[in-house]
Amino acid sequence: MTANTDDRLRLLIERVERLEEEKKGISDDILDVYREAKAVGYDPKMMRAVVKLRKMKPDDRRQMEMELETYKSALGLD
Amino acid sequence: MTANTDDRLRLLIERVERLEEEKKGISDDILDVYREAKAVGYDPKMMRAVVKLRKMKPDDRRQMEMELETYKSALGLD
Amino acid sequence: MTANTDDRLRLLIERVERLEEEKKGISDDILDVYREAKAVGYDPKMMRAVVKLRKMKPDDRRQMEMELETYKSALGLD
Amino acid sequence: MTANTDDRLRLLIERVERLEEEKKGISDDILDVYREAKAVGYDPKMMRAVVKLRKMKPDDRRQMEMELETYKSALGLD
DNA sequence: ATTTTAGGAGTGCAAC
DNA sequence: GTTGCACTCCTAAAAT
Repeated sequence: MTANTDDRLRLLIERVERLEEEKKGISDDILDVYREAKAVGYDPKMMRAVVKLRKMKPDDRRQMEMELETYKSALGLD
Repeated sequence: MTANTDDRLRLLIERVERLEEEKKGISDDILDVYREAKAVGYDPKMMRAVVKLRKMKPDDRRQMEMELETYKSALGLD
Repeated sequence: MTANTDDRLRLLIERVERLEEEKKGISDDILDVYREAKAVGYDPKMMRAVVKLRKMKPDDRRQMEMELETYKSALGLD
Repeated sequence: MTANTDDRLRLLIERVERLEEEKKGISDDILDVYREAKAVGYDPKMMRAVVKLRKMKPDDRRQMEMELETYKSALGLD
């Protein structure tokens, strides 16, 4: 590798590193919100579950929930 | 490292490798079951979900489900 | 779902559950080997690293290692 | 749950969602850098490897690398 | 008790 | 299109 390509590589690596730092900061912020929520009595696990559900399109979500109920019934999980 | 410790290490490594092969075989078997289930019309994703639910103690499961309903209602996810 | 399909589903689920138990047993065995290795002075993390390397085809491994060296040099990681 | 606690919960959830969007944006940016690097001939896998190495303290990294060499030699991985 | 680390599952993307 | 790969998340273990 020439010095030129070395520099190009280094620049790319450094961009990745900067972005990863930012990302880490935001991940920490998210953890903080969950910690804060827990401190006032909410259950982070349930919160994560509803965050996931809210990401879905309502119709898809309902469809999925209905199907799950079918499977649960078939196995006596009521 | 002496030849002796080399051998001891090698034996440990080989035990791990054998066990990992066995484990891989079983993982493949599980995938086969899901494939087979899918072929006759079941949805592997739903199956995984109920497998998870069945792992829980019934009381815990019901408790969890009730709590989730509470959170969903609070957020209008009905 | 009819009772028939319910039974078919149940059988598939139970096969998965049995296989998962076996798999869990083997995973535990693997952990035991690492624990035992650690007790006689080996570092499980290094062991995992070499297990990973031994999984590769020797030529691929050497190729990969050489390429990694190139990248490390380009970034002054020597 | 009262309407008040509902609102408090909703606000927490919405903060999480906003942060997750930001995080997703940054993750995408990182992927873009790797894509760009690949387009000019670099191997993203190697890049990820060096990013990981650069995260370590130099002394720790060298110590780890030396130890790994010891394990490799003990197992004939040269 | 808290923080880090590894293993596993699920998701989405890319290559073929 | 489909198979594999990689990234994320989460649970559980480990160490401090």
